[in-house]
Amino acid sequence: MPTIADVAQAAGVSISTVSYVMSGKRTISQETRDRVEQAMVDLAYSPQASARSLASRSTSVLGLQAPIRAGVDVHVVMQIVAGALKEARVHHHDILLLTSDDAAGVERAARAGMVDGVLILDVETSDPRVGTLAELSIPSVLIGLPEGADQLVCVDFDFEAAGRLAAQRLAERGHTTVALLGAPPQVQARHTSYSDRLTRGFRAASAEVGLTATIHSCPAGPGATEVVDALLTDSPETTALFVHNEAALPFIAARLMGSASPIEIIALSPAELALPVPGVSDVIDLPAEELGAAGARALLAAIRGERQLGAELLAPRFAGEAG
Amino acid sequence: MPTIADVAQAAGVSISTVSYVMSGKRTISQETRDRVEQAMVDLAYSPQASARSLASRSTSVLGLQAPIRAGVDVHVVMQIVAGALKEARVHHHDILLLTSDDAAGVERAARAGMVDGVLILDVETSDPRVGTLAELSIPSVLIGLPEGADQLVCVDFDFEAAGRLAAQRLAERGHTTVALLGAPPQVQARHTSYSDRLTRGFRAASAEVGLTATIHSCPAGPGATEVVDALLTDSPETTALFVHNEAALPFIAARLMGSASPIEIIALSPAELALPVPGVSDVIDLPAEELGAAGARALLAAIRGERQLGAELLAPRFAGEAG
DNA sequence: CTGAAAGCGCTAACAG
DNA sequence: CTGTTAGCGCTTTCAG
Repeated sequence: MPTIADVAQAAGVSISTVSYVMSGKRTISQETRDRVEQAMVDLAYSPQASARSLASRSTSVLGLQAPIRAGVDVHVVMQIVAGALKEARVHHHDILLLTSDDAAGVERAARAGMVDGVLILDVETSDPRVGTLAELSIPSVLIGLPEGADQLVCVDFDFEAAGRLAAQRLAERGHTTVALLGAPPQVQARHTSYSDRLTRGFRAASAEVGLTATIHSCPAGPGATEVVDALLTDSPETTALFVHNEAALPFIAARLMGSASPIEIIALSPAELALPVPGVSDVIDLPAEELGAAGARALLAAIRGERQLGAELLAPRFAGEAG
Repeated sequence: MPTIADVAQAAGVSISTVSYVMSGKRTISQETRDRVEQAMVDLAYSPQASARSLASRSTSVLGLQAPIRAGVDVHVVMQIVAGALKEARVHHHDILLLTSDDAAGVERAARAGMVDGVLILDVETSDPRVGTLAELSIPSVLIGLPEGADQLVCVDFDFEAAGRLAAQRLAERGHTTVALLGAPPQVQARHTSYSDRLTRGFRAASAEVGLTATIHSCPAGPGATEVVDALLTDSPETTALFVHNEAALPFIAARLMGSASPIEIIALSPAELALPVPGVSDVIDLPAEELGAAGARALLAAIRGERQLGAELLAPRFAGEAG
């Protein structure tokens, strides 16, 4: 493997000139630049990450702590990771994978200087990691909205606004009694905060627009149909459902297809998951990939020292409609 | 951040002694060792990855090229990644994420010396990456079984044996006419090789045990029911299904619940996905997490120079039965 | 059993 | 506009 010294020699310049050609941190005559670049190509040179990192005291690596395990929202996690990775690569950064299972992992990676910052997924309302993160010598960004969010950099989807948006849409459509079918009980129990925020927005806006709204949690899979049946029995005047549970949505929709009274369904879900489901009239997109990208952008900004503490919320919008 | 020099000074020894205490590469008196370890704890020392890597010419990082995108098998990919990550951590290694979308990514990471080896997922039968990998200066392991597998290190599930196992089980159960419901057409078109191998094993063993077997590909989701309907019309003598499509399985099972003639279903799927589906009598587990772990183990062995080229296949077994 | 010291390949002053 | 050089923090000979 050629080193920077080989390139310098081949181009007939000093080592520092080669370095400055790469970094662009000082002006180089076009002629010299050409010779150096030609030499780099000829030798198939690529700078060594560890040497660069040792000298510059910065890796070009972001840590990503994600819940890599079986679970309801694998799909969403994947998309967030995909978005973060793509955005990181655009800015010439790589991603080191850290799991939520390995609580000390983030600190370990930070202390070893393996990463310039960390992006944390799967944040809970009152998250024990929050304290540790503030102690870290490197910046961190959370995807989620825990308590104490103003002391951290957080990025999340605006679930509360999404709840409001859904209620408004249902009111516009002329409904008067509606129901929110939310996450499975286990998820709610984990207090990831988003179902609380969604419910709050939906409740508040329903009250404002004169909608009678009931709230239900709903298991994934076939079990969802039982919840629907119970709901239609208990409040038969319900004419519309707002479903925030992509794993239950197909079953709910299928159950209502055969129903005598027409019931409208709108959903909050990654658009490509909910749009194909027959019987769903409107979808508020959960922009998971964009969320990952926004998280990575915020982290990169924080690393550059250009990011203030506080939360940034992505505005909801209906799939297929202008934002 | 304290350096190795700080530790040496605090312990009253030389830098090299501290280094050797960490690496264990030469014998150190218990007394000295204790003093050094105490100093490390007192100073909360952690060695810096980039310096270590520059001097030792090895990172403790594995590259993982995974298809991080929306798709049918997100769940399986997640599990493989989880298994690889867990195994890597056990051996004090980290994982740098690389996407399949970024074809040059593996080479880039290798040339920059960011990783000691790469684990490649989502391998296709005739994979263009295979050539590039052989040129790499670092070892690589594929999870999958492409052409030319004997020139590489490959780890995969033994789909052919799984096909045979399924046919044998169905014959034991007294069936005479059976059907294989496989992956969606798009997946088959991608030639990831596993559906071919599964089919080959199923066909061969069926012939051996005198089973009449038909093969069908099957879309994920509700569309699967149509395939089942067509199948039951075309070959009404079919009494058992072997399903290799976890996304279609619940729909197939649901469709057959109401069927007049009892049809047995066995499945090839991650066990925890298929076992809860009512009406499925036996499940050949697709040990995705174990596959990821085996891949990581093989890669670590290759890095140590202890791994021969060639394929390693994980034997199939029924969930809940001894292997 | 332990120390001294020469790099590893790069960045970024400092010096022209 | 370009060159010289002192580190960055560690591993690993070479010398006791």
